[in-house]
Amino acid sequence: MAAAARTPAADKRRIILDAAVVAFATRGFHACRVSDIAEEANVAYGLVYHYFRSKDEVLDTLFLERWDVLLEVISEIDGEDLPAREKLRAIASFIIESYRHDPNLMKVIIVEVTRAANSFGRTHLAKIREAYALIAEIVAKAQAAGTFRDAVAPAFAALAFYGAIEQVLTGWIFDALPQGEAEFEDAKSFIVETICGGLDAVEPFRDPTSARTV
Amino acid sequence: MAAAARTPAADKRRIILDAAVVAFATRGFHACRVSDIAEEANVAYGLVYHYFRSKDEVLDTLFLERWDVLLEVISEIDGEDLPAREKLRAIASFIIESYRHDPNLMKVIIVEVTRAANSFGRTHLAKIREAYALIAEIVAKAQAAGTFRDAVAPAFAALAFYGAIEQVLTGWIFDALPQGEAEFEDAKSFIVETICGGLDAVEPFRDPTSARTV
DNA sequence: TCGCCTGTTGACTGACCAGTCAATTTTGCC
DNA sequence: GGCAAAATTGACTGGTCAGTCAACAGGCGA
Repeated sequence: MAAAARTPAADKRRIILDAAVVAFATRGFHACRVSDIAEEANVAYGLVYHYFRSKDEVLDTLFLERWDVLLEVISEIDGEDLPAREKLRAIASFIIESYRHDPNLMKVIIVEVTRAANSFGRTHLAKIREAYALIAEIVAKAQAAGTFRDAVAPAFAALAFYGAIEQVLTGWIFDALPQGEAEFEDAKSFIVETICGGLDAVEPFRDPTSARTV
Repeated sequence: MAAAARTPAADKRRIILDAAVVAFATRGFHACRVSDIAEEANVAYGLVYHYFRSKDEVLDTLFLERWDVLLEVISEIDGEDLPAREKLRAIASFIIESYRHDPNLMKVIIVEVTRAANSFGRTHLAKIREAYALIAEIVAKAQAAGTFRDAVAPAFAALAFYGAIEQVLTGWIFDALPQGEAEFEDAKSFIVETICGGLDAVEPFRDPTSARTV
């Protein structure tokens, strides 16, 4: 608290945001009271309202901050000269690394926004869809180039890809799936391997990097 | 209301449950008041508490009723003598048909339970995982039989498969994806095609039923 | 030193709503 | 018809919290 007390004013906003991540992740947005955020931040109740118009705005800010980074990263990856499979791997990798780096933040974003169709998901629908669209674009280009077959509409492929990632993250969030360095790396490979390679056994050559043979 | 008033007593519980589906789907569980349920059911406020101990219990009931059916169906499908790909297709098909038949109920189950890691998702985690386990089992058996390659751990494959379905449903729930007879059928194919066939272009033969050629 | 502005505090208010309960009606049975 | 049990009603209570606001702190320029 001494630390928080002598922090320069400009940083208080950040402190509150970081505290909110912890508070939202721990209790969930609805169950979390504004006083929990203030307490976690070692700050008076009213100060939250000095920096944010409402409790909602705190969550909005957290989401937008991070989601904009994601959109930028996806765009960058798309701009690079890589095979589509590698682009998808880079995206999966970035999202999983985000979780590894700050599980609470990703938990909040996924649980309270991305997967909350009624409340915040609805509000941020457009932003969320931008990510799908970027991924779909990658798929579409790969199909046009012949690297991906076009049996699947790009929009669906994007949904399947992103859905797989989110489901794995949710597994970790739920503690339904073991997590650790090894599991994070495995997940990246498995997701890309499933979506790109598919589960079907097809005899001929397969990229030997990722495929273990029976 | 005349209709509701003269309904045999035993059905009131059902009427309340059905009303709750509408109310929860429309406003979301948290924003929905018990009085909304009662109003939707044309029933007095207190009657909801005659049949259910709490607002939570109403949602629990809705979820368990339906999820048990899902688990049973998956088990049945697994018991049939079908190629793994067809089993997965049947599962995807069942879930999508469930949505087609009662979008509100599926919306509530997915949005308020399945995807709500903090609140109800946590409560029903075990039940939800049963479904993943059954799907993983199908994958594992197919891998053992050689129909699926074993580059992907069954648990991850199950997550990816279920995640893809849920993401598509969420797309419909969010109105982020067009829905209609054709789209429902397409979705079934696309999901199975993505997860089983993969996106990669691999030259040789592909099941001509589902693959359109460039 | 004074006054001002930004930052900070936390008690308080007003609204909201889940759950209770005593009263009333309906049903089923003799 | 009469009576007990079950179903049904809706006004009311208690607790919870988001958001407000009046007061206070302290840095800084004049």
